[in-house]
Amino acid sequence: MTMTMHNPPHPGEVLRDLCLEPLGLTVTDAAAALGVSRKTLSAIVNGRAGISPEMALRLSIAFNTSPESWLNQQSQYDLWVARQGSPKMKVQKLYAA
Amino acid sequence: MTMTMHNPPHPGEVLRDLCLEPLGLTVTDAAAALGVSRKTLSAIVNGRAGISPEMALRLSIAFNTSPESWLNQQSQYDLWVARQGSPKMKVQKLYAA
DNA sequence: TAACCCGTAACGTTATTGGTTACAATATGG
DNA sequence: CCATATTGTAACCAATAACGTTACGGGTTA
Repeated sequence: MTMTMHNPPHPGEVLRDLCLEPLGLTVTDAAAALGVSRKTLSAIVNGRAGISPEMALRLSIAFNTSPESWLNQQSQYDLWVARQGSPKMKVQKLYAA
Repeated sequence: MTMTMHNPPHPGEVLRDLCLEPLGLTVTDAAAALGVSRKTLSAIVNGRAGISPEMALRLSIAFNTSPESWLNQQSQYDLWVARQGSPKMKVQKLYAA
């Protein structure tokens, strides 16, 4: 609400809103629990870094979720970004050949 | 039934078996149609490179598929690799806190 | 004031994606 | 048999991403 809404939300936004804030977790504490640096988690929750496969595993362990859910969110976001970035790519259809 | 988990196939394997071979497409021709270099496509179909979001878009256009299907396959593969690489990560559970 | 949290800049390392060019091996067709 | 096509791959390049440490300034709060 407060931030710019993207069509697919950045996974870091979901992480902050649905995981950190409900538990009253600080970025510093969550980073320590996840076993990553404070900078790394900060970049994620501020939308400047994506969820890597290994990070998805860490999140799944820490928050009792599925790693697939995090990577799927990331894929949706990446796909949205890719579509914005290259509105017209030169690709020939091959299924009618 | 299966104690031995089959590793998820590399998306490049699927690409070769389900897209290139059925249509009799060479790597050279498919690369040209996709608008990428021959090396790039060769690396993918030989399992030495992943499907990037932009490549998923190209494949979806060329083969009339969904880009999500390609990225989901890639996620499954990446997740499997990540699990193999780090069998035990130091991550603290936060959902019971 | 002191302690804490946060964002972020400034360095580094490592890995991946993508390109071009070039070469050798193996087809395949005339 | 020979010419061409196809393929994998190596050697270079650049850009980007993830992750780390260290350090700084701004904000909040006890």
